Amino acid sequence: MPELPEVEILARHLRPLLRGQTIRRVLVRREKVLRPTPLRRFQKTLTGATFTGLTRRGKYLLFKLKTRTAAQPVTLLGHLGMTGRMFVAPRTGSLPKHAAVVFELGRKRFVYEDTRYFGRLTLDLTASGKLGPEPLAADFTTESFARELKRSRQAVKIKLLDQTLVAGVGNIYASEALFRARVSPRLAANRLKLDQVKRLRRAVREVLAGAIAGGSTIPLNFGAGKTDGLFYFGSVAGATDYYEERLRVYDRAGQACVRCRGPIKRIVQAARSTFYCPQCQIF
DNA sequence: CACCATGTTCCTTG
DNA sequence: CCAAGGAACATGGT
Repeated sequence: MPELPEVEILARHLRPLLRGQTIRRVLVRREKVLRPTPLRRFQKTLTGATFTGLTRRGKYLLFKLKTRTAAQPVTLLGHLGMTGRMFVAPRTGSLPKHAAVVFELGRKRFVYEDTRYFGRLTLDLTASGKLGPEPLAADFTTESFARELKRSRQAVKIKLLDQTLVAGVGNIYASEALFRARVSPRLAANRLKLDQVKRLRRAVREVLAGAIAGGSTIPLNFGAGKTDGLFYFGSVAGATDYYEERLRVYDRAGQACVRCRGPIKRIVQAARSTFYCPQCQIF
């Protein structure tokens, strides 16, 4: 699932399903995803609590709950890691193999499953406090972005993955944004010209907003365990050719660039794949 | 068997 | 303090 657009779509999907639902029982099948919250505190705090709201910050989900006992509302922090999913389903039926946490609601249940268990569901909010600006919000300005980029000699692709610089960009959309901005992923962050910074900021926003808009039109089918590759590898409904494919460079090594027809290249930066067009993206 | 994978954090070395 | 590289976490797909 998980970069900002997928998390945003998930938040919109879950929000109306969870609002007003009370947790009857908390089943934890993989204690490590709660870290660092102790199992007992997690269960004690959330049993009997009612979901009142759900927001997103970067790639994090923030569930607001009103507990039965205490006055203050509680925030539950979720992160999907690489392979996490969340869905609401009838309480009957079998759980997925890697269901990590299950909240029993009335006749439904809310399931967090995660094949690799890199994600988290926790009462510790520390991680979300270290995030940079929301890329789609007003405080992600050219000025602040340029100022932060100036502070580093690291390759700009690596900086885009730094969640304290801007929150929510992951490995796929980092390559996509750099391609649309025509900026080389290898360029040192502090060497970007102002117009490159402007194009990159705009590209980040467009790529993320476009993915939210495109993904939102495709019906979600969580729980069945099959359809979430659609965000990355599916075609746009009604697309007539590859120009309308959602991803223009990611996972397209060797394929023709949609702008210049030259081959897309794959390189490795900070142990992650980067895809780009060496012709179009100026070093 | 090999290598790859949408993420984050920790560790070491310089 | 920072940068860079590597490994760890854990499982599955090709």
